[in-house]
Amino acid sequence: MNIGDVSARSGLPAKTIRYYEDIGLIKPLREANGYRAFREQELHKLAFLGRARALGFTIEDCRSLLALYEDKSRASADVKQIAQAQLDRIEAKIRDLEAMRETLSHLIENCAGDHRPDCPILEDLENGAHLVKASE
Amino acid sequence: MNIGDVSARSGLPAKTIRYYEDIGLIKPLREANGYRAFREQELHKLAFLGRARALGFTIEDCRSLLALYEDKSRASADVKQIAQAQLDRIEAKIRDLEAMRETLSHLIENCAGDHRPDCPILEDLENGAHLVKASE
DNA sequence: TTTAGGGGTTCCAGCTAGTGGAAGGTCAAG
DNA sequence: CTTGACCTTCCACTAGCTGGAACCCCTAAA
Repeated sequence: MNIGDVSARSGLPAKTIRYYEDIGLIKPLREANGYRAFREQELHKLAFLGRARALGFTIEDCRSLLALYEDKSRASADVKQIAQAQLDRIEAKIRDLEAMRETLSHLIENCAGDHRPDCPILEDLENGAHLVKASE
Repeated sequence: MNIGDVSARSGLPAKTIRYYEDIGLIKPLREANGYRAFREQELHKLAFLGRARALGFTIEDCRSLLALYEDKSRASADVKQIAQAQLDRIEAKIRDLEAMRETLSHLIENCAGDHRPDCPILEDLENGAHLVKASE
């Protein structure tokens, strides 16, 4: 299998696949002409990676997960721990974004959005500016 | 005011302040010894930037917002449009993260997390791998 | 006077996770 | 033989900083 086939079948761009080889996530063989020769094994791993990345795991998480995936005697607790850490990060991020959403949507609601210069959005940003600490 | 004072009063790291000067967001004067000489004006702008960045605006958004902030004849509609675009981005991101959270939390719930190798999390990632398209 | 410390300065490199593009080799079809 | 679709490597770039090296400046204490 050439990289184009693997790309089509895994859904990952060829560039990304080359990059994953670069950083050692996969190790495809080479044909005599220098082309990468992928086995089902690598295709499998790439799809695994695509799914894990879609769930927001970092590349380093993926490296660990892939190692556990290959290790048939792994403990599920190891996997669960990585997944739980990722879930925690996701939940923290959601909370951050929700706070931003609240602030922004209130500001937007209160902005006339017309030709006049009065704007509660800028006023709020400026308020940030007024929170500047006094020099002591 | 030296950079250390401005950093303390705005809450932004000195490195970040230098970076903001680098990319043209602020233009502090210079003292004879080469030190940056900040006026209240720049302190104000930096706090404005800190607030805007905390709300997730990109640097380029900040550049536009700062220009509008300085332009006393601006139309609030211009500001509102930038803020609305940002709100849309935030909401899209929240939706993405919530989908990830759902998937991950179900997987984690169903994983024993013990010494045994059976793990629904890896199975799901592997399922991604089974979604690989057949070569036609 | 020297020295120590705590400022400040510039510049270069690196982080994440790729993406874009140039320059060139390979292969099958017409 | 040429065209066009592949493939290769390598370098540069993205956002928004952050870390570190090497060096300058200023004050105060020994």
